[in-house]
Amino acid sequence: MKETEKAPLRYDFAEAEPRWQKAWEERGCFAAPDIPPPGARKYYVLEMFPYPSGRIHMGHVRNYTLGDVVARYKRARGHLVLHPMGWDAFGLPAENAARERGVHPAAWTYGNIATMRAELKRMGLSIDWSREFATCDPEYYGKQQKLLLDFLRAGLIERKESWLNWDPVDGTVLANEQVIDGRGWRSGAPVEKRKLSQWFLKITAFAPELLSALEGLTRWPERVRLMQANWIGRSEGARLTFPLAEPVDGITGVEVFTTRPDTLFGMSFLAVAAEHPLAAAAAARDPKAAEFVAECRRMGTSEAVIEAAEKRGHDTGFRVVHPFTGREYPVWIANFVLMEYGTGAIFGCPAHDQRDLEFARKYGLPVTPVVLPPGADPASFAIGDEAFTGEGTAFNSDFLDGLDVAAAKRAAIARLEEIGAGRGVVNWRLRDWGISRQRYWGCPIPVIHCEACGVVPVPESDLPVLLPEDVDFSVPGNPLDHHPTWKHVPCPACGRPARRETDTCDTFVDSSWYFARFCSPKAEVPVLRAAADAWLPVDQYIGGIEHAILHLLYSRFFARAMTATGHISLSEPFAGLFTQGMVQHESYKGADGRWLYPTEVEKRPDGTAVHRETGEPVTIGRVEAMSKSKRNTVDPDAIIGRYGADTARWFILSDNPPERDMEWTEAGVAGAFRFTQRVYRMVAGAALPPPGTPVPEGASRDLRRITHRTIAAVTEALETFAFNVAVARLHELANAIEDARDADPAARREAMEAFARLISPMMPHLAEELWTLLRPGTERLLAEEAWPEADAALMAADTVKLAVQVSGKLRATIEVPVGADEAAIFAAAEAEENVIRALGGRPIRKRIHVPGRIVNLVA
RNA sequence: GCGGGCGUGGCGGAACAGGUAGACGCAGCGGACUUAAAAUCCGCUUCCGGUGUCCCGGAGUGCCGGUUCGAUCCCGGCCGCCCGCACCA
Repeated sequence: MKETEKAPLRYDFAEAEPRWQKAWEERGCFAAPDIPPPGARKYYVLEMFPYPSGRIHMGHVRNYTLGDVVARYKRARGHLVLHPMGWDAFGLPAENAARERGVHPAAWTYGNIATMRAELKRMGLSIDWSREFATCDPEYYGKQQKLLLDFLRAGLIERKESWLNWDPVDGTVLANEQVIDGRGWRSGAPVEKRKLSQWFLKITAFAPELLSALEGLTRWPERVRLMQANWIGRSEGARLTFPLAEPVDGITGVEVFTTRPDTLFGMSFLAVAAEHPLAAAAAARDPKAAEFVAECRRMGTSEAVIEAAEKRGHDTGFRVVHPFTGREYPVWIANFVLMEYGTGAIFGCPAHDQRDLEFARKYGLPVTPVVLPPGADPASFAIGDEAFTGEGTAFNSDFLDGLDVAAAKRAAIARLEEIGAGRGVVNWRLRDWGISRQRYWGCPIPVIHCEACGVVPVPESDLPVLLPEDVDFSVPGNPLDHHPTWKHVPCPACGRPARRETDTCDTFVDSSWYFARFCSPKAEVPVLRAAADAWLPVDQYIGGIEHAILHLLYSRFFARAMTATGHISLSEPFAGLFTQGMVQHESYKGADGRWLYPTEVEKRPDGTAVHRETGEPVTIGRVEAMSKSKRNTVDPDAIIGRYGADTARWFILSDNPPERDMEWTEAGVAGAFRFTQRVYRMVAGAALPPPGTPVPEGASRDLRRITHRTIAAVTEALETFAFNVAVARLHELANAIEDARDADPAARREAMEAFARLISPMMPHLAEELWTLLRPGTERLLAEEAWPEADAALMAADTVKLAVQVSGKLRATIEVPVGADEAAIFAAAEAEENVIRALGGRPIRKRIHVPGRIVNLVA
């Protein structure tokens, strides 16, 4: 290009983005006080804080972009916005790094945080960084220990012996929910069952409330509420005891939970879990029983999936007595009975439970129907391959005969209670939350074990219980446990030598109350009450669907437990929840079958791909969630370096609705980048009158209409998380401004100023840059400006286009003045050549007019 | 198995409250500019058909049917996909 020609106007994002980030910081644009001033309209936006794994990934970029759009938008709407960031910094990877590379977990973690903080800052997020903390900061976990002591005092923590999932690779206990398909959720190793003494948070104490309060969470996705309801799993039924015909090892009876007490007369066996005491008793006597129990334990749940259909059991030879009939039934050990659910024992009624039926058929146990389907003949009704689980009438059931299922349940429970054999109960699937981890890099549980005094809480004046820094990772097991001195302390009660608890907390504990700590992150107490009362609940929480159950349920529990212990007054921590989809990418395989990074692959115009260096053909695989193993990842930092943060943000928002999975494509980013350059040229190249120049009355109505309609549409879209729609509307506005080169300059200024304001939540740096072009020398940053208001009068049109249908089929469109009377509209419609042709001389039987939309002439 | 969701061009998707289906973008095609390319700009782009300059007709939102003047939207029945829970007694 020759020098004399107009130089291309180029937006230098690499220069501009850091400059604006600095300007926001210097002006303190995003700082929020612990205690909002009176009359402030608060809005608390929170994204799930990251685990400091080393580098940020595209999932983070998406998550924090979504939150930042909300935060910036709400701020422009006049809210006082709290938008903090922190680090979910305890956890196993730090210890793995210590073992593998000899770097201390703290050094590894804080090093990663420094890297990731810098990466996040490059995104231009409107975060109040003065509130930042990491859960591994002693200032944070010390406050958490205070909470745990209060919970202990309030009876919300207890120590229990129980069967637990043991991860042999991680050498730690897992919560049931951390076991996925019988494998540890982190290690992937098959989980074993062990009996250990552990600390539990009594989440079950809040089960009824955690369930019922879901109804009020109207700004949560329905499916998350449903998943939580299923997880809590309320079911009504009866607990009853079957006396053993002969006591075994002092056990005189077996307690059973059932939701179908109405089918008690259809019993044909009793079955217990492999971990049940009666199974142990059987195993002690009978090697074959022992073998079966061992097999069940080995099997865990993972093998169960493989052998899903296979119901297996072992007859113990023990017999129980039916409380109603006095008849005796065999006691089996069965692989499908769970020790963790109900009482670990069931009575089997094969006629009306599919699993029991399969079991009975396999072992030749009797099948007696006791519920008669409507219209069936009691004399001939029999069970085939399918158990009957529907509504019906009790029969073969003595005093229950003739009752429907619900009435029979009530009657059976009443009789059980009358004879003292059982009672009606509500059973919950939810179990208490085991928080003990035999790990170093976690929050120490602040108690001391004394031989004389038992469990003694650490005095609050001794908090925080700090992790020792000199730890040895060369031996397996818990470094805290084999630290030479750390655990040896005098008992706070009696002063004699005692032992510190060496278990640390599940990291889900850390993330269960960080939302509250953010309100007053420097406070000497866990939460400054006034700050929490003012800021909580979180108005909009944003994160991945993978936390739909655990993290959110635990946080809901913490809100209640902290309320019960006086720290806050809150039931629900998150008033609004948005769950984003994953970021996906095509995967690539080289000629040798190895996965290739997108940066190693060159796409050809014909849709094929080759290796960038070797030129060898590349197989294009499925589009799937970015993962290191498939190497289908894109490094956010590289993208930001190449295109800028605004481009990355804009593409992420434009691709599709944020709740769905999105596909990251090189072409998509490039398109977003072109748009940033285009709008910069548009504004920079425009000849505009001075700011504040009024638009002459009646001038450039079309452009002004689009401007104001876009303001309304983008506002609506941002309110409803329809960010992709907001992007589309802004494309349209940009197109309209470019097309309207000859429009009134003041109207063009109005349009461009609206444009800059409307893109500011999504592309904040570019928006600031446009703003200085539009308002040279302005004192105020766009980040400090208010959201534009749509003028309804300017949105309105003089004429309206109507679709004209003949018998429901589109035949023409007519343009009529707004408010034209119906007769004139019908006349215009019927005068259309195409309409006349379509009518073909037939008389019009019916005329329909929907103002502003359609005319339908029915022939 | 139970529960929930989804299905619209080559692709991502849009469509107020039952009212012109396919906005906007990506990709593609054609053209302008250029020695050439990149960049940029202009145009076309659901499918089929008709002597497609302006145009007209038909089909069309997974499939079949229904309600309605009119259905992507409501109802019934299928098919497919996705997610959650899964021996839950």
